[in-house]
Amino acid sequence: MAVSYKELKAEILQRIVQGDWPPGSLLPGEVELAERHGCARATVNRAMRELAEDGIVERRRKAGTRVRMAPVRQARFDIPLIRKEIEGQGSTYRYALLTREEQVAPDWLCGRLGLSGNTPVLHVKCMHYADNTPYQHEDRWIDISVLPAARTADFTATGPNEWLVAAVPFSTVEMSFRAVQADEAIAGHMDCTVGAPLFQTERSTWWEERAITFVRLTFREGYRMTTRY
Amino acid sequence: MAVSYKELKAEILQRIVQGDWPPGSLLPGEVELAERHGCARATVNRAMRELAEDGIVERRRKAGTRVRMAPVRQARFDIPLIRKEIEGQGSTYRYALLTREEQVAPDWLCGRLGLSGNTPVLHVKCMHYADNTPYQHEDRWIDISVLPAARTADFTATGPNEWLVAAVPFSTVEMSFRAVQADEAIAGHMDCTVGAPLFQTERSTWWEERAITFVRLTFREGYRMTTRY
DNA sequence: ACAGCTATTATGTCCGTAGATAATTCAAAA
DNA sequence: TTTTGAATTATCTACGGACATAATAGCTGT
Repeated sequence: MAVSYKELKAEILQRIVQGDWPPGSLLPGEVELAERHGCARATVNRAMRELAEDGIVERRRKAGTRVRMAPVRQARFDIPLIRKEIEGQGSTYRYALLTREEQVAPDWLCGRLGLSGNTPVLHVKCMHYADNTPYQHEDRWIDISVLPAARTADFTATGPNEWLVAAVPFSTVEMSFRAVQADEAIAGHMDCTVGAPLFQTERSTWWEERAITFVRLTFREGYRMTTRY
Repeated sequence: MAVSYKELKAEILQRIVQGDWPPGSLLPGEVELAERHGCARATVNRAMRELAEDGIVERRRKAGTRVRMAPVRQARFDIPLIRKEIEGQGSTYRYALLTREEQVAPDWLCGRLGLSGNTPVLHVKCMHYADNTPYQHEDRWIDISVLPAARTADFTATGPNEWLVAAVPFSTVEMSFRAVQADEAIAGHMDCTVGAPLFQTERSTWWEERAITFVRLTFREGYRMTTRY
């Protein structure tokens, strides 16, 4: 009669997908479920809380727990360190710094990150290779006023990505994906034809309301970013 | 002295990012932390569990809790119903069915989903428009042996996506993103030039080890998929 | 040296109780 | 009619105790 929170969670999910509790319907209260299954209310609570985290149900105090109308299906995926990703495929990783310069943040960057004008930034471009074939082009901007340490960091041996991951935390990230056409500069670095379709991600990172860095990663032709959950 | 699990979680995170507990280091045990903060072990447990879920620390029985070496930075984002996404932008959504046929699963699909040969599938192609301009092309395959209801479902008015989301749960999802070049067929539907770079996602879905559906979504030129977390 | 067993230990789960918190409802007051 | 203010109620969080589970560490006999 007594159930674990996992069993309970599975059972409730089961009944939801079977249609016993259709989308939008109100589930029994915690006390009732606890009695019915002969377990503590804390156990029911945990099962329900996880179902809510998974986006299956929606909970509101006093109002009770309802099955979500349109189950929010969320994808989760890890952002791997590029070096690990390449080594994980059994290839040899190589890194190369292309350019590095300090300058004033251009307008579009200020807009993206919410910077005021005249912010000094470090602009770094570099390449990541797998078995000496181009794998990823990294175009990064770091706010020096927030991260003065970046000025003295040496990016000739390891990329800014590795340095940042180790040195800096973040609170908010905005990430976007899209397809672009290789322009002449990128085509040169990536060893592909001009006009080739390339997968590109952009990531803006903040720590406590302050913008830290913006990075645009362009992947080799044919790259596929995959996640399982 | 006594703290809530949220305060505790914040405090531990604070110390980790400050460097008090560097990556790889062993954190104090639950009992010790509980005593030190004057709270119950269950409270510490919840704080630590959530930190583990967030990918900040790694927990193993007997071995204790360690700060992750390479903090697994996870991106999470919602998979929106295409209709909601379009309507959310203030545009008018329109759907159109292109083709619909039952056939035997081709080899590549069997491979992708782990199907045995000769599995009957429903193959549906359709388009989603925003303000009557092409927005997304959907190419979907549904295993009829698992979902016989799909056979009788009517996809002339609403897309298979909406039907599936409402009718079917899933346990495992594999998702991938990439950039492709528009071929002639797609270019016609998407109203773009042949060779244009298009963003494409592929999604395979399983429920309890059984493959349900595979879908390839191709977005309009210039589409950007964005998430914030 | 090595394989296998046992004791130890840190996390995982659960119980029963209790008070806090938030949101809804409904009635009284302006 | 509208606003204000309880009373109600379901979830949220916490406590301390208990047992379960898994994995390490160390011991033991071969």
